[in-house]
Amino acid sequence: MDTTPVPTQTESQERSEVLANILCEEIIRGQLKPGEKLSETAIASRFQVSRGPVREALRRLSERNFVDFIPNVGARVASTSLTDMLHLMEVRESLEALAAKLAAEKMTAAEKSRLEKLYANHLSMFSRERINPYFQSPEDLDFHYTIAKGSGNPVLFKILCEDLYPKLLVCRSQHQYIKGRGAKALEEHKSILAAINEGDSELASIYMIRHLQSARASLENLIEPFI
Amino acid sequence: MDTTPVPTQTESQERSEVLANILCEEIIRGQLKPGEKLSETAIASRFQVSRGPVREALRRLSERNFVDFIPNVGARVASTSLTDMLHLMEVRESLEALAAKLAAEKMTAAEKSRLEKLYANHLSMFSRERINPYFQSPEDLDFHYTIAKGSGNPVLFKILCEDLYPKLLVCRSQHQYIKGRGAKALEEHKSILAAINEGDSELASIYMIRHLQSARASLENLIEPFI
DNA sequence: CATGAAAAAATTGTAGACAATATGGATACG
DNA sequence: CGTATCCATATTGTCTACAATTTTTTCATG
Repeated sequence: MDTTPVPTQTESQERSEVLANILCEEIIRGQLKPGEKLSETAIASRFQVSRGPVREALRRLSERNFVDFIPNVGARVASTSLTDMLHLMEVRESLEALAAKLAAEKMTAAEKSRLEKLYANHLSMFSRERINPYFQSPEDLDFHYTIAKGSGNPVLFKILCEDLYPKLLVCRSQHQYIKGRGAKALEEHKSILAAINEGDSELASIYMIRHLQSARASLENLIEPFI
Repeated sequence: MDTTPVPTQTESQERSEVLANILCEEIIRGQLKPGEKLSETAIASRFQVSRGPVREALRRLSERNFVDFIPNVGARVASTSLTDMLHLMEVRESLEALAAKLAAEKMTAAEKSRLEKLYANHLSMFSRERINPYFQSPEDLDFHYTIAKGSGNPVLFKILCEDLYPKLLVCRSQHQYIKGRGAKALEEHKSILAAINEGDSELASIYMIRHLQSARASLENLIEPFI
């Protein structure tokens, strides 16, 4: 077991929150494998803290469904199946359609230009290095993240950016054979961007749905063979 | 302060979970007022437990956004504005449209008959006692709950039934002047039910959207005057 | 009387110890 | 050889005590 340095106690954050964030990050990165036992004492000694903060962190992660928790037994890294991911994508589709619609209606000029700049960056990145995994890469999520923010609906934003996206990242790290869709996704972003810029909420919503349906379709192709 | 009896330690549930449920319930029922301080020591002595389980319970509730939490200061009952509720309803609309669509496609015969029975019960209840607040009453939520379940998508179910509905109940208890829509809502349920029974996913989705839009509209009328 | 600083009280954060429960292995038995 | 039971071990659940921080009170000063 590696002895990780003591978590930097940033300002007035409590240890349990810092711990939760670190563990969450490690689950997303796949450093903690699905099903892996999260022993309280082990984590406590690893971070040089007592078990109290560790327990609180684990409860938090359990509430967010990053760990499965069984009373008197303990916590394990939640394992997410491809079927789970499909369900996530199904919900995501509906919510992002709403986000795109609202964004087209409500985004300020500043927000729109930020989104445009984002797209331009991705575009140039892609043309430089062709083999860019443009599917739930940080860049791709940035785009969707900005639209979610631009919806002006904090409930929507929270569900998408704090629940679904992280969960999707976990899925991705647990099934590394999910590949990006490259140029095609970039094209789709372009259409969405244009619709939002013109304030065409209906089109923005439709393009977003198509965009995510493509992603879901390639996921379904992945699952079919195993049925 | 009343001295509530010790929480019944049901089977193998840990105290912190029992506590979280009780507190959550009290927030929903409005017994704990928005903004009210949730002192760890006070809660601990009220339930005759130590502060450990109380802290864990509060962390859980904070993760679910039922309490606002400030490090080194403490937890307070989250207060939900009518604007918050509007955002909730906006998201709910999208998700329930999806739920209705999926339910129409996937509900089993047994589930359908259960839904029908539910509706019949509400109908007879309403005809007996006219002044039935049929808006987020337990009966109304039963209907929507069953459809969410019938969608066959656990992610969707969780967001609706464990996040949004409870939050809406909190809103309702914090703004008690939100009235039901009686007979009209019942009619709308009838249309949704029929579409689902016929497996017409498109219609089910549309009827559900209209149903919730009506509810949202009456909410918006409530807010407008205060702008 | 208002204002601000400093001390006192109260509350939260963490650590360590003990109790309750589950896990794993050894042994006895069919 | 497989199965069941019991015990030793390890892990989780909870409590008490103490440290750190915030809030309140007090009191001096302009």
